[in-house]
Amino acid sequence: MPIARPEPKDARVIAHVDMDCFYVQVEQRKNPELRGLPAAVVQYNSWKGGGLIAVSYEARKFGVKRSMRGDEAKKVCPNIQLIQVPVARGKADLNLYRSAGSEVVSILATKGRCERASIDEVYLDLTDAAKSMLLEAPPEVLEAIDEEALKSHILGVTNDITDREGNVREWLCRSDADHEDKLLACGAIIIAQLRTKVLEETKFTCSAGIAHNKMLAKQASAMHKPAQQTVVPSSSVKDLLASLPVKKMKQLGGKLGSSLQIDLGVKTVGDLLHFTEVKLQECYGINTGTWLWNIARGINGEEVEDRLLPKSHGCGKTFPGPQALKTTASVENWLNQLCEELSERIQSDLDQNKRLVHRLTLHAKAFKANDLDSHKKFPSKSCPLRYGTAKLQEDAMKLFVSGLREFLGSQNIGWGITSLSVTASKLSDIPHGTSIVRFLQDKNPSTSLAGSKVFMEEIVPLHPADQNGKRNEVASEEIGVNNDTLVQDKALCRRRSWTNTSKDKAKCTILNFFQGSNSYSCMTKETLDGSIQDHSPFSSSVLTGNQQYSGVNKIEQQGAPAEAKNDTSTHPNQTGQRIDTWTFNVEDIDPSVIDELPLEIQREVRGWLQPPKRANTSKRGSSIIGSSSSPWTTKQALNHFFKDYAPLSSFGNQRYSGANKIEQQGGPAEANNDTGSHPDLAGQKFDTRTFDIEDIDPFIIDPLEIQRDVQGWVLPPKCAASIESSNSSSCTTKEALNDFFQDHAPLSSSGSQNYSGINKIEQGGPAEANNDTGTHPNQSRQKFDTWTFNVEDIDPSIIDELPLEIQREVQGWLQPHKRANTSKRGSSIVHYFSSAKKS
DNA sequence: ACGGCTGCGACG
DNA sequence: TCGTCGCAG
Repeated sequence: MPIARPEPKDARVIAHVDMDCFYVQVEQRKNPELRGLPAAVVQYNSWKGGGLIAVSYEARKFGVKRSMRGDEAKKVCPNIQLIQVPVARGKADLNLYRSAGSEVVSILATKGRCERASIDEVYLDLTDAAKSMLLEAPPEVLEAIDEEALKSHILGVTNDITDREGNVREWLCRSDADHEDKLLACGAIIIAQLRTKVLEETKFTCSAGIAHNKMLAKQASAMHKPAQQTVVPSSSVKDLLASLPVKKMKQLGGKLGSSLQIDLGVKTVGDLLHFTEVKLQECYGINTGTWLWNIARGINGEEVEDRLLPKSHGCGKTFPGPQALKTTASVENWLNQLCEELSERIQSDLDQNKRLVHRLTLHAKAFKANDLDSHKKFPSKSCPLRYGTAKLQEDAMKLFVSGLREFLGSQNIGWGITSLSVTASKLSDIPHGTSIVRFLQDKNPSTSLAGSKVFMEEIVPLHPADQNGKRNEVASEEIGVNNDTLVQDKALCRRRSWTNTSKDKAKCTILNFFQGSNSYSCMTKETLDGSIQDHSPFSSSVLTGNQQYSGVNKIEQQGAPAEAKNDTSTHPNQTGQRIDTWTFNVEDIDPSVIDELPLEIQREVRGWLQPPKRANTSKRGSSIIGSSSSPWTTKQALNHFFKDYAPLSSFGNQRYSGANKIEQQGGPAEANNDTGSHPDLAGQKFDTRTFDIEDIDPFIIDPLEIQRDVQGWVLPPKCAASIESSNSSSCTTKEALNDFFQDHAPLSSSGSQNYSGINKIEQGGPAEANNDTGTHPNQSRQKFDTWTFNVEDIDPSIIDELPLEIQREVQGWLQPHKRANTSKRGSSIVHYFSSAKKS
């Protein structure tokens, strides 16, 4: 439920714009012969003609509805044109529609604050534009009113059939109207013009609602479709809500709406007027109660957010019924497909919108073979997102394995996965106007000039096969080498002129050792595969090259050798700990890997496994570290910097997750990093507990351009200038730098090209246009060319580094955000909460 | 065993 | 915070 807010004192003008059967329109624009015909967009044609996801208005006249199957639609409308949704990598590909939606947004965003509510819906706050119009050119003095505006529907205005437009004109131009109605009239005219412009420039029609708040605008936009607009004067609100069935109200289409009907006997939104706010709060909690009380009166203070771009990117697929995935190999195959798409989308977002994504989450739905009514759900898992297709795939698989183990617990039974999805979230803008951004842009292959290429290849030389434009996947799988990691580490060695101390040699040995093994070889011991035959459409032998997956099926019992080893080598203190931001389970650590290491290395690794010191007795070397609440400390940034060069964590192996955890306790992170870095960086320099700012080896700061920024925050006195120069950032320079090096983000577009060939399935046709993450160049303009500053986006850790007077000012901006009270929830309504209680 | 694929927001 | 759930289209 949205947070209940009162309406602001001054009336607003809010519009909701909704594209008409959008996917169909997109397809009709692509193929104009389809215009005017009954048509629908379907996905997955094979089963009962596919599922309809959009239906043209011509087809709706025949009774065709969304959620019909293609076959049903044919029955009621034999002439219907069924258009298949584009498919890529074995799943629906919505990029075509995303980019079409962005075209529309870029037009609609020109007249006021704009919130992209979905792929085909937008909210606009036209208050300022309407006020301006009222001052400068009010409708009453206009000699001609926009044609489209005259076609508006004005709720509550009796529509004389003989002269409908005359009535509308009269309402729009009334000089004796309320100020609020005049504002709405201006809003209607603005929207009419915008809709006309959208049609001219995109060939798409849309419908719109104009009202004083989002809720009413949303209701109105659906009242007259397609290609029409509806105005909701305040005087019409009561009647509108009195006849509006509760379930038709946004947010009330689900369980809450049902509870209102069943438990309170409410049929229409207006019926809610009979309940006191306290009563509604008793039933549904403070916030929801107030929200309900408000909407019964047409009150809805929700703001139109200033957001043109999505807040997350997700890719998913369902595997219903017999299609359920039953082997880790098939899961891996599909995760690879999904991650490929995700990688493209986040790379596009970076290229086009200068946004970085910070978190990767895996969701799945699963069942157990012989445990049908166990309601246990497959847990979602997340981790820091590393750019690059191969890394996404690796991490997604790690997350899956972790989730699967938790899902299965100790049960030794078959399982099936009925849906999989990977989501990239926690987006941040890259600060612009700094050397960082220039650096990113310069190094970005899609925008760079030839001159920057040298440096790029220094860091990530292309795989030999990639340089020929193609990659021999079988060969690379046969040797079982993670090329991605290998080349990067070698490159790092070269770039850093790294000297081979004996310690380094040891790490190199580890590196070589692991690089010679298969990614999931640990599962030879403990296969997670279920016992049911899987029907993956892919050839697992080619795609995974991992024989461990193809055959065996049963998970081993608890107490199997792996677990026993686990007991001996896992330190008790690790139990139950959550380390880093990986949401692995402790059980996922498999220290048995140590036994497989050369003895020399074993000794070293066991050294890392020493019990962590409880107390944090380390001295703190700088104000940066002193700001303990900071999401990013310098040492974290530096650790992050090196994260990818850590050979252990670079492998998808579940057993290496143990190393990940240990890292955080002061162990292998440094040691691993040491592999590819200056020897001075080994040891406690980057220990998560002991770290002195002075101990940063300037040697690591590289290249020169970036040095200035880094030194800006490494050395407090110099930082202010750097920070100030990124005044419109919602991501600090530090974070951007950090993220960049976390995965050579800008380079990864070349990286993803290089590796996108892996496991790629031939689709039998040219790849669909998928170059768009839902953005349009125009959308960036507002975001990056104007001076916007979100207070809440300031990284608190930078404050300590600023001059005192600036510190004070910034602290002032950072007052805690006010938030409507949502304190306590309680309920006496059994129906509404019963399902929640069960789960 | 079927509506698939997204995306947002609140809650604990 | 992360993970879960609800809701929407």
